[in-house]
Amino acid sequence: MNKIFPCQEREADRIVYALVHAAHELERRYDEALLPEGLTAAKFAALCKLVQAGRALGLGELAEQLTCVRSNITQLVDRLESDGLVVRVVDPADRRTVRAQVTELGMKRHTEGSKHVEELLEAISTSLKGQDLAAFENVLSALLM
Amino acid sequence: MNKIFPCQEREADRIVYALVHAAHELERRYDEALLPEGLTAAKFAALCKLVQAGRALGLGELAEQLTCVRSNITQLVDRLESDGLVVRVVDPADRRTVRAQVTELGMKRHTEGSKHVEELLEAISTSLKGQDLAAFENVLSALLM
DNA sequence: AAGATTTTGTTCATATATGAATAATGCAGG
DNA sequence: CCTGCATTATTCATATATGAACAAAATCTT
Repeated sequence: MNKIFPCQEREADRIVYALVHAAHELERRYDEALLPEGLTAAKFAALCKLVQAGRALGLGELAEQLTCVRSNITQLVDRLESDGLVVRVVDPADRRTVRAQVTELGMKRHTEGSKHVEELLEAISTSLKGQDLAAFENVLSALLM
Repeated sequence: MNKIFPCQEREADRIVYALVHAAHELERRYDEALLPEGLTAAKFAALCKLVQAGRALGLGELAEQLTCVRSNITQLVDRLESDGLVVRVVDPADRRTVRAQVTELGMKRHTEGSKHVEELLEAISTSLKGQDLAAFENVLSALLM
C-alpha cells in the first residue's frame, strides 16, 4: 500500500513520499526478478547470508544478519524448509541452537536468483549513469539524522 | 527486515540499499509519531483519505486511493471499525457498495495524528535545509525508469 | 424479461513482519 | 549440586499486504 504521507503539500512531504514510493517500486522489481526461481526477497536474502557464511547459521545469527526478530526467522526457515531449500540441524554442542543448512537445491536456487538480481542491478546501474549520486547519498544521510 | 540487496559491492547496490534502508527508517519514524494516538500509518492514511473526501467513501474507492487491493481495505476497515474510528454504511442506492464513514472519535484521532505527522515533517524539513533536493529527485526519477 | 457479464465486498490461504509469552537448555555463583 | 539467570527457538496474537475464489447485486444483451 502507498500508505505513507497522504498529503504532499510542502517540499519535505514530496521528497519523503517520492523516496518511499521509489523504495517500494524497487522492492517490487526485486521480487519480480526472483519470481522465476520461486524465490522472494526474504527467502533470497536468507539464502545469501547462509551461502556467504559458508556454514550452517544458528537462527539467532540469521536474525541478526537480516536485522529482524527471531520469530520472523522461525517462520521464514519454516517456509524455506518446506521449499526444500534449507534443513534445520540441531547443534550437538548446544542443544538450544538450531542451525539452518542450505541444501543442494537451495544452492542452485541461490545461484540462479543471483543472476536475475545481477541483471536488475545492471539495469539500475545503467539508468544511474551520469547522476549526481554523491548529492543523493547526502540527502539520504541528512534524512536519517 | 532489511531483506533487500544482501551484497553491496558496486555503487548501484550501495545506492539502492541506502534508499530502501532510508525508506524503512522513515516509515518507522512515521509509525512512531502516530503511536501516541493509537494509530498506524495504514490507519492514518485511510482516515486522511476519508477526511479529505469529506464524505463516506466506498471501500473500492478507498482501495484505489490507497493503491492497494480490496481485501486489504476490508481488513483495515475491520480494524478501524473495531477501534471505533469509522463505521460501515451500506449505500441504499447500490446495495453492493459499503462505505466507510469517519466517526467523531475518528475525526479527533485524525486531527491529533496530523499534528504529530506535522512535527515529524517539520523536523525532516529542517534537516533537509541546504541539501540538493533537485539532484535527489533526479536520481529517484532515473531509478524508476 | 431472462440470461450472461461486471462490479463490489468478503473470505480464505499465504507471506512477511513484530512483540509477548513460553519451554528447553546452558551457565555462573553460592 | 542446585538455584537462579541468560540464551535460544518456538508459539501465539496481531498488523499489513497480496491474490484467488466466492456471493450478492447491478447492468447489459438479446
